Amino acid sequence: VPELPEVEGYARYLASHALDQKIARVDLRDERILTIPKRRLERAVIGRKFRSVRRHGKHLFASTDGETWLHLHFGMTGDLAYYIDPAKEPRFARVIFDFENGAHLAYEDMRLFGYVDLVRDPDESIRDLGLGPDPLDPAFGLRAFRGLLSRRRGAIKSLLMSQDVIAGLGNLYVDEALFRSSIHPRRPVDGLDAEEARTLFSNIRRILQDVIARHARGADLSRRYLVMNREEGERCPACGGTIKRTVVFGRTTYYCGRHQK
DNA sequence: AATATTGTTCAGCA
DNA sequence: GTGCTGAACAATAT
Repeated sequence: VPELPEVEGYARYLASHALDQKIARVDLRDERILTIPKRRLERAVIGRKFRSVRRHGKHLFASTDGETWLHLHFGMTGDLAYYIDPAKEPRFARVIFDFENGAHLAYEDMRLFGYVDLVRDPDESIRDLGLGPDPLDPAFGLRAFRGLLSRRRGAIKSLLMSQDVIAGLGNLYVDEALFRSSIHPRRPVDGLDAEEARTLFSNIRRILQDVIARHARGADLSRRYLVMNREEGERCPACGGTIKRTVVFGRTTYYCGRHQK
């Protein structure tokens, strides 16, 4: 599931493969993926080139040499593929940008929960979407994180999942951060002490950066990650306790019944 | 054939 | 009104 680290991977992938090549045509395979009319997408990209890439949370923006940015959200099953040989086309390609040089950039999304959009300006779009700060933004520090936690009362997992509070964490990495921080997903936010808030903040960053780095190397995640042990009854890779399963904020949640308090 | 998944929207409660 | 939780919904492979 594309959360912040995966979308960061897509952003780097697009930046290293698909920039500065003239787009000859747009091959739209399923209109349902568009938030805008087909004609507008074509007008915005045909004859132009992608120039730069930005990411905020789970959202990706690619500038064109025109007035607009391509805006991608990946839902649950979204991905990008750059290829020359048409046989490499992903099975669930929804939009394919055909470059003049014969290469292709496909946006694929089996379950269609993502979307392909156009915006005038990423910052304006981030505001319109109501997104909170990106946890890897260098300007986002412990102070700002503590500010997000203050005057809140719900379950910590619900808060971290809310994109309008902090943008980019999803079900898996929220569970991971709480696991690493020994915090139970249902703990009320106002019950966390200063030390726990600090630990949680640094673990969120550490986990996201580690996953990004491992993805970049094509490496697997550590077996010590909860993500690798998401099954009820499994042994906790940290303390040997038992992994429990429950539902928080409408999402399947795994945690260690022994060390997450 | 039930299940899993995300983000959005709505209903309900304190 | 605000903040929060839970349910329903979209789509589709397994």
